[in-house]
Amino acid sequence: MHLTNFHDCKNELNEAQLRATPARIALMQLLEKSDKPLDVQTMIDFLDKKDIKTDPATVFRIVNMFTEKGLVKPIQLNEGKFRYELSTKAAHHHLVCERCGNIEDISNCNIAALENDIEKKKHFKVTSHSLEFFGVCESCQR
Amino acid sequence: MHLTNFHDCKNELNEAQLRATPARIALMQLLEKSDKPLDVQTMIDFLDKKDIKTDPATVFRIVNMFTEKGLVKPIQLNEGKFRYELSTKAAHHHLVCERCGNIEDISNCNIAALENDIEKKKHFKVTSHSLEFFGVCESCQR
DNA sequence: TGACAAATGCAACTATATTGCATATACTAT
DNA sequence: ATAGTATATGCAATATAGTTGCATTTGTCA
Repeated sequence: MHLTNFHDCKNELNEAQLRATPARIALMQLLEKSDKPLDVQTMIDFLDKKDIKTDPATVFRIVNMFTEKGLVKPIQLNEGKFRYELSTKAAHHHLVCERCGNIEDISNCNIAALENDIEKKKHFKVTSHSLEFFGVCESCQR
Repeated sequence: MHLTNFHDCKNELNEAQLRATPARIALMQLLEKSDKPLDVQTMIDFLDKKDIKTDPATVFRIVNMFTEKGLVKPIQLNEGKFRYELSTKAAHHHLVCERCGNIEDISNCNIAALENDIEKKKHFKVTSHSLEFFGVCESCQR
């Protein structure tokens, strides 16, 4: 499902029992378009550019609410802050360039076997995993 | 190599071109003993208990210096803060209990194949990866 | 359209982390 | 053993990320 238009985002929010406010709708659209997890500052800048008046406290509350309702997943990439990505996006991982800081999503992970192993051997109920690769991206190698 | 004694830790520090101060030696020992990555507050509490006078700024500087010299690796487990573990420890991953917050190290990971794949397909030079499993630990399931 | 629960804006506050600078200390050479 | 020097520390101020209380505004639904 694509949420890049206004009404899809409103529906998505209503289904999560959240009121469809301008800031929330715009942030859902932004997250849907984005090919990488976004931090709060990026969201604030985006709302400013769209002339949607807002406040950092509100944006922090929005991402927390989105997380609580399962709309997004928080993630930390050793930057000292959280990033958020839509949880509807297919399972994927991240390539984090240690030089330029760029983040790229990659998919087709197959660690289900590893998860099974852990559940059996460790009696730990795995609900999710987070896999990041750190290194140097193609353009930074030149 | 075991660094649980004073002189081993001193050597380890000197080899990294760092002066062996009481706080640094004690923290190396603590990290060596620990079976999970530690946050700065835990380090401060430890130094307090050992009557090693210190200051948060100093401990933050120590872990940054340790990171810079490659003695430790920083890691974030979606807690909003950094943890640190000795980089000499064998490659391993973490089981993070979402209920009690407990963290367990696990080893025997085999994602080298996945890394190779990424290097070939994405032309991304992988230097390290971080793999965490989130879920519910054995005792919290009861 | 009006009532009401939910969301926002603002300000104050907390936690985590960094920085400048004067003082103290570990290391080196003697 | 000691003095000299670069390094590390302590303290205070500051920065950044995130939270909370409360009065006001707004989205939703009857």
